[in-house]
Amino acid sequence: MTKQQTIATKLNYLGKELVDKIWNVADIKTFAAGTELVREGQYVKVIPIVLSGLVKVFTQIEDKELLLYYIQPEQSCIMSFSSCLNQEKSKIFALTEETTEVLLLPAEQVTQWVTQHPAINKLFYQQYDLRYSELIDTIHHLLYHKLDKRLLDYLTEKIKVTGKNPLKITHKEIATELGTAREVVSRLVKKLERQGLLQQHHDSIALLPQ
Amino acid sequence: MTKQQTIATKLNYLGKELVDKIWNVADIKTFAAGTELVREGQYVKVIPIVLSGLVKVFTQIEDKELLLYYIQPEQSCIMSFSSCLNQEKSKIFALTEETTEVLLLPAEQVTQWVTQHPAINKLFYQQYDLRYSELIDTIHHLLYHKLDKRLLDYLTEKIKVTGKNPLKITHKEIATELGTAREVVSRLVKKLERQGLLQQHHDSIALLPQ
DNA sequence: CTGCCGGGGTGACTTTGGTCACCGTGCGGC
DNA sequence: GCCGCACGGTGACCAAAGTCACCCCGGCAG
Repeated sequence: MTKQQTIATKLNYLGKELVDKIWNVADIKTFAAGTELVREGQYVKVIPIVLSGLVKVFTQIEDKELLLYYIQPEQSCIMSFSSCLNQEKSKIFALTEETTEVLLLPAEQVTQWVTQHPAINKLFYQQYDLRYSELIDTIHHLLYHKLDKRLLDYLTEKIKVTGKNPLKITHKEIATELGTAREVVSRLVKKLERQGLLQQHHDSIALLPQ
Repeated sequence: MTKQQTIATKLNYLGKELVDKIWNVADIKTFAAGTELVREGQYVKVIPIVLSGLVKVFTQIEDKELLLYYIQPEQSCIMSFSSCLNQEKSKIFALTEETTEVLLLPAEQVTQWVTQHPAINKLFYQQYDLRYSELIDTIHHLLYHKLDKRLLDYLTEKIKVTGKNPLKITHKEIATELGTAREVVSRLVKKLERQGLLQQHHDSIALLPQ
């Protein structure tokens, strides 16, 4: 199967006619890990659909940031979508975590498709719903969990999403994504290690089963 | 102008044909203040559009709750929408704050309209976008502001939304909506009063200009 | 070999906010 | 008039987490 065919299969539910139109105007681009795709305040003019790789979405005010969610393959960044339709500025940052391949749909086209090909709405509604849920989840974490629980959940999620179990990451990076300080992470990682929930190596952390 | 005409005017942008269909199947209901409209975990089968009054949306786990946002006239509760389309359970609670008049659209109808009358998508996209933004805002508040600032912002917002300046409210109620304890609110309200930002009366709080 | 630097560990201290206990006040019901 | 009750005020205390200062270790550039 060619790469195009693989992608076409994934988008099949949109209908052949629309998939054809997509091929006519869409771009496929590959971004290196660590590329900033969207920054807060920016107007966006393309709607990306992630084909492979991983994108993280976060907020940042001054030095403090917070991971909001990941965009995984076959998902889209709805902030871009609302940016386009309502001419809104982005409220979030998006950064590739790994080498990421993205299908880029030009905004004006998509706003037309919304009326001509109602099937595409399904994709967007699902995405909005997904992100809405994830934001509610994030709020629950902030509100109901102490940092040790949040840290553990963060690692679990990150391992799930990247598929790497001894996870290469520094305490500083964890601290940033959780919106806290390095020392705090060091202390808590130690604590979780003593509790037998994870294991630290020179430059990585492994979550232990159970 | 009759009430129906007033409502029709507000929905005008959906197109005459769709507005007619809406009249055929929609219900208008009035709920007393303090009525629970949606609870977490529930499947929802109607999509409400608030015509007058005010609905508050919040999360709750055990005793701790947090106000997420208000649904004001002409707005909808998108949780209901996603509940319908994707057969999802509600993740939030909704409660009328004042006597509230609501236009109720049956879910199955609306799922059809999404394809037959693409104009309706505009409404839903706007609503999703609005709520997404408000959740991001809520996260920012939790993450970047201390309680005194959050309290002040909460009061400002509540006064704006209800239009009542000496606002009738107890410390207990404020505490609940901010997810904190009564004593903490008492302390902070006192502090803000000493700072000349607000004034307490027997059973209400007035925000002072500036 | 030396010196620097990034990563991690740690103790001491502070701030914020949650909890507890207890009190005063005003009001409605009886 | 008296009781109970909801509301608000307050002091004492505690826990979580942020901050500061400083240390150790390992790798690597010179």
